[in-house]
Amino acid sequence: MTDKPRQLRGVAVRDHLVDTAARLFYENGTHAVGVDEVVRRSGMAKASLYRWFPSKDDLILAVLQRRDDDFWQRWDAEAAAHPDDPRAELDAQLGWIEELATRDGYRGCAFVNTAAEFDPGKVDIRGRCLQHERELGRRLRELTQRLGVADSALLADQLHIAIVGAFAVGGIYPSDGPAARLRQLAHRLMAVCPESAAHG
Amino acid sequence: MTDKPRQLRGVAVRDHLVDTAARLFYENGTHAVGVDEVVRRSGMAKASLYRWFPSKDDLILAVLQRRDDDFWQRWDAEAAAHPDDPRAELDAQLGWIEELATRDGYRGCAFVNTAAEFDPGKVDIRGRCLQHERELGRRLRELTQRLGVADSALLADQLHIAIVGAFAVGGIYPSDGPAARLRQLAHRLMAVCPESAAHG
DNA sequence: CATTGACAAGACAGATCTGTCTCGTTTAGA
DNA sequence: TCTAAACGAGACAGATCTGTCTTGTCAATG
Repeated sequence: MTDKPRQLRGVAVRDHLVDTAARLFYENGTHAVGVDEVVRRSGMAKASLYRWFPSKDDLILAVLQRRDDDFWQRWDAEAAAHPDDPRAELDAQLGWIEELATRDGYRGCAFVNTAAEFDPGKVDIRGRCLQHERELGRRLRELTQRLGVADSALLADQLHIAIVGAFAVGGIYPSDGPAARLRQLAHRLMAVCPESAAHG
Repeated sequence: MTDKPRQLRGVAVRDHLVDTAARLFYENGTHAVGVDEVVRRSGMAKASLYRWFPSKDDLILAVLQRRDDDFWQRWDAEAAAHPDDPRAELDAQLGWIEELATRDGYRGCAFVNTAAEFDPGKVDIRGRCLQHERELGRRLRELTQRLGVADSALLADQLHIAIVGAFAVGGIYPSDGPAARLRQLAHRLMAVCPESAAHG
């Protein structure tokens, strides 16, 4: 998929480098993959990598940005499919998340994994991971508010824990594992969370 | 705490190296810490490290073993404090787990973090992390069975997701964050989980 | 067509990593 | 007390890492 194409120019080189690095970093760990391997596997030149990224850290940040974009693009697609039914949207969001977390070869949330590889002094990289997490919290709060439940902020936090937990256990267990219970978990949470407003 | 003592002999050297490595690996990431830094911070000699551990991977495995022992020692202590009250025991377990996950400087589950740093080819290290996770699942199933709920295996899986999720979000958020909702999450799960057997 | 800038390929430097080895010194036990 | 093993300190080798630089080629544009 991200193998060497004919001859790339301009920002296509950058995109291809980010694609290759994203896969390698995710599968092997950020520190375990050197820039030489990114260069070799992408078929690009080392000078091209350093033309687009001043340092490896900048490449890592670009990879996180790419993963962020992909994640929320998928999220927005599900949201658009259920414009006026927050309960159906939440179910759909949890559906693809559970499917992702239980997929073979899944290795956990890239942001949690990347944050774990860097000490707190790396504020740019760890801050970028925290930003993704805060955005997930923000979207969950917005969604639970639209659900009309009484304590939407509490439910949002609990769903947050559940989603990140499914990612984490899905990244460790080979294929089976508790991550397949994510949707059932959310349903149970909502079952004891009566709606405070009228329900159509 | 793990600073240089006077002069250690025998297995005390090994223990001190594991202590130092556990802290450094956890705070900075396994790959970000070289054996030279473990040697320097521990005050031990490099030859001593390689006398007790054939390679850095063996040191990593010993660190995981140490963390496993500490974790289940704490678990067993709480279990012993509530010998005949599984509901109180579960509450106590979730209590110290939530306190740990929301503690300042917490950086997530060491097993999840370590597994993320190694590709699937490292079966010994990743397998050791999976072993900890399976043991958590086993203990949760045993505990929910004693609770007497109808679908104890399902509840155990859901608690598993919640605990690992609290660890993961606690490792990313600075201090506030959704991890403080772990116990409330579990209480909600159990509220819709009526006991199937008689209840004293 | 000619020019210019981006590209692939890879040598190179300096730092850092893992792992081995040497060399005194210290400690435990005969 | 004497000896042998374990220890701290650190040099050393070979591999690997990040980042720079050179060289020749190719593609887009005037």
